[in-house]
Amino acid sequence: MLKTAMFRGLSASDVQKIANCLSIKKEKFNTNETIMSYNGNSTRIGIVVSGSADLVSDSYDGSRTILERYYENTLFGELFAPYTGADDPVVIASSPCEVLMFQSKNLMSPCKHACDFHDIFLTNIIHLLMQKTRLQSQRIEVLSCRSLRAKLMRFFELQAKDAGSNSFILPFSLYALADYLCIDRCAMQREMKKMREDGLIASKDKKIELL
Amino acid sequence: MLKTAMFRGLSASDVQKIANCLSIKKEKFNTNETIMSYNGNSTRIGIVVSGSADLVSDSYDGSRTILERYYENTLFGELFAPYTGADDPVVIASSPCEVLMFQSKNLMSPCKHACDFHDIFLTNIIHLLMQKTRLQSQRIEVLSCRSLRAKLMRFFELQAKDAGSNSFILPFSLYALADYLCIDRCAMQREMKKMREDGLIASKDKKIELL
DNA sequence: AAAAACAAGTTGCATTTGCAACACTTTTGT
DNA sequence: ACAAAAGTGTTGCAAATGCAACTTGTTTTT
Repeated sequence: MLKTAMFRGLSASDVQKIANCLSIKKEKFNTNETIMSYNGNSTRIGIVVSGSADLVSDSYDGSRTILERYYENTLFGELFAPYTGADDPVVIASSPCEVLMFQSKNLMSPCKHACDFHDIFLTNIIHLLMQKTRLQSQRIEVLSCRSLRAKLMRFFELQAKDAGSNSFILPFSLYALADYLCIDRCAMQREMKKMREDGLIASKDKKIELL
Repeated sequence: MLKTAMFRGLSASDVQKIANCLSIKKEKFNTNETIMSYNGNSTRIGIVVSGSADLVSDSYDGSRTILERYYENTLFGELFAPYTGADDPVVIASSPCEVLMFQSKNLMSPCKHACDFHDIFLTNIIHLLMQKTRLQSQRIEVLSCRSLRAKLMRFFELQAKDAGSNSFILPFSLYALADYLCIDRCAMQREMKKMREDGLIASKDKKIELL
């Protein structure tokens, strides 16, 4: 049925039992479709199976902040991120994507007939949560840099590490990158220009190379 | 033996079994003592039982960044936060504190004699991890604000919410607050002065009131 | 095939912020 | 009890950054 890290090490029949037990539903979304709204009392948990999604918050002044970015096997839901701003953050598909969704209470108090595979499933969930905290830590690491240049360099270094190469393609547009780094796009591109002039990077459109 | 959310719902004897199974050790630290260094290959996991600790990164130029702040029942360890900067981040007690520590591999592949209480324990760990992601999300929410004033207001609002009152005492010094918000302390205090003048807040030392 | 929407790139100018250098008070250590 | 260290509060000035207003090129829509 469903190939995802959440079910790693479990047989098809075990997966089926768990899916029934937790009332897991699979849903598909197109780019820019709304997947979930964090309206203050949502208790659903989602996991991205394929594609990607962003948690975004739009301000009245038109600026958009990407609060979190969800890739394959990322857990998401308001329980993980109870933002308190005036505006309700929204999870939006940033590419066509499939997600599994279930109610958190089913995870927290699983059915009584505790079976062997429950341990495996819970351990899988722990792995995914640890992965999530790692990604959040990376985000914090980048945002904690004091200057535009430092933010960009830290982000580029992480991307290069993921790509296993000094050159890579940005995973989003320069507009979205500025939103992700919480900086002004024009200022960002000005700084990238300086970094090119200083011989730190080579870049053209979304292609970046660390020198 | 050990009162912590990690063992919620478990009998003393079950706790003892789990503590043996995972080789959990309890340690005490005084303020400013180093609890753990994230040196690139640390696989220990800690949990704060009492007191608090900070994950800090000191730059060559003398500035210190508080990457994360660990309160009671917060899980920590390099596995959760594989920072890649040149400097090794270090976990330091910010007040006298007690922590439990164990090797992560023991969590991920618990002993073979799978007992009832394993489910409870794993569910507790999941709760703690979710709590951790919530705190990280708050941090990201604050850091994603574009101006000093917005950062301060968002942080103050979160503190007021926690305190259940419009007035509260800051959980750390103004130096540390500036580090936590990743901004210059002097600029921060200048902005707080303006906020006082604008009638947004009243503040004196570490006491803040939202108006 | 034209029009519209989106993305990348650039620059001047005003504002915000960081840095440095202070004074003053409170806490800590011996 | 005294000295040292840490914390709070302030300000001028320089540098970094945001904002607004553009141009150009590339997709997407009609």
